[in-house]
Amino acid sequence: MKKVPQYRKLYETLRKHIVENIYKEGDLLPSENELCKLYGMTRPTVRQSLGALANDGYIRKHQGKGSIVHHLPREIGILSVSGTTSAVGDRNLRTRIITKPIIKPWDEGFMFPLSELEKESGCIYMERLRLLDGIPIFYDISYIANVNLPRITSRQFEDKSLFQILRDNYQVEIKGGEQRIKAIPSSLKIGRFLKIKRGEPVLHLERKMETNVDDLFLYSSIYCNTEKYSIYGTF
Amino acid sequence: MKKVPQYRKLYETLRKHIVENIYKEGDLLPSENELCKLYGMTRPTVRQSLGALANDGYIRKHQGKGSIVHHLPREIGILSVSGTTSAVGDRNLRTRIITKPIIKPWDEGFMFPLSELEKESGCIYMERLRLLDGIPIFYDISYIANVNLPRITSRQFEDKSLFQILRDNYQVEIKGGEQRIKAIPSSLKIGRFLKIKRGEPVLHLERKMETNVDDLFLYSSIYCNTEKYSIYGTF
DNA sequence: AAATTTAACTTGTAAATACAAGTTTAATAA
DNA sequence: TTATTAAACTTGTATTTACAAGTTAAATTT
Repeated sequence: MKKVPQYRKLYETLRKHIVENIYKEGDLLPSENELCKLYGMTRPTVRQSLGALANDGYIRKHQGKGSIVHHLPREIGILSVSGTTSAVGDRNLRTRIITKPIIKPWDEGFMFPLSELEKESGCIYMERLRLLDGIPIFYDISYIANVNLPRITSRQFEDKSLFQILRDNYQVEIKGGEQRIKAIPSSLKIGRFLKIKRGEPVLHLERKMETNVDDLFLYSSIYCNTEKYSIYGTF
Repeated sequence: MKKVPQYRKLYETLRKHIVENIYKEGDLLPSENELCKLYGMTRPTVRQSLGALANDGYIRKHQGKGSIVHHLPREIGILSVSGTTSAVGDRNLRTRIITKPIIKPWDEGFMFPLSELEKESGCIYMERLRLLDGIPIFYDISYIANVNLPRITSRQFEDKSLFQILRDNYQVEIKGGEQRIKAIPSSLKIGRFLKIKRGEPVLHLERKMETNVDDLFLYSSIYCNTEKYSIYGTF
């Protein structure tokens, strides 16, 4: 078992309290010194937790005042890595597999430059469709370099986040990444999946995600129907 | 004059070195202890600088290895607040005013909920077009609550960032914000400004930005032609 | 009563120190 | 030579202490 640092525990605790509406929007969190006493840690440690919460948009800090709970996004929080599912809240998000994970060579002219190691190992490819309240929202094509992920193609991906499987079975954690965003006209194929007409605007995200495993990156190309829902993010 | 903290100075120094390619992509920064000696500060302070740089996507940190310079985005970094202009690098970004700042009441059904104070004071409204190498990329509609910003409507906005004017003349700093992103079909009006056909996909951003001044928010509705350039961001 | 000052909070910055944990390199042993 | 071990790095986590700076509310003065 991996040891979870103290500041991370407090982060998770407070985050849980916020998303479960125990601390409501606009509420003042206990002061840093109070949190120190409550959880038996020192102020720098508490500050590390609060800093992370502020960074992730859960709170806002005000010098001399305190930390105020920020309102929860009602929209789909795909811009942040952590907890796509939880960010959608109590809505019904389901995942449907279009193409089960298969191993194949990388596409010519892949959207991101690849290392030699990645090129040699080939890629694990899968297509998924994610539906919110029955409406198809994301058409998601994932690419992972085929390194150190034994038997991944035989796993069940229904209703489970790819991130979750990588975390639970391979101890892979997403650390950060980069992305490009465009508005493009829907192709026939994409339109079929997202139930929209050809030529209608679709949001296209190209993402490269870094992990705690060196040289292991996740790539995904996401087509998003933003007719009804927006993509939401804080900064 | 406001005092700039030490960690901020080191942040700016290193950031400058990175964007000026003195530290190149993939380079290892001096170790934390070396930076301590070089700049005469302690490790927590140095770490605060590096943490901010990592957070802003300039470096990546690796335990046991060091801090590695991350490649610079070639795309347009509008997703991050700081330095839209600088993020574009050496390209020619120009701003053209479509509607000079005027004071008017808020639109009915404004994209974000407004406080009573904001509603009463009315809003400063302006429209701008931003061109990259002569090609119109952003059509930007800005809204600011009309509080404590004397004579702002008479200022020159050509070739100057709105953020810069607020910072230089009113000591207003952007602290963070939230945004929604959509892909929408271009209207006739937007198409005229962005030189694209009606119905072509456009990226639409609705942003609310928080400042160091309480109750002062900036709002903007940005229409973006992503045909040639993508919007880029790290997370 | 109203304005001002003071005190008691809050978060922000910074130092000095210690040990844990991951990475690399050099020394050692098989 | 090859494999292993140990040492010397690196960043990560955590404590303790101190003062600066912004905010609020109570006490004081006018």
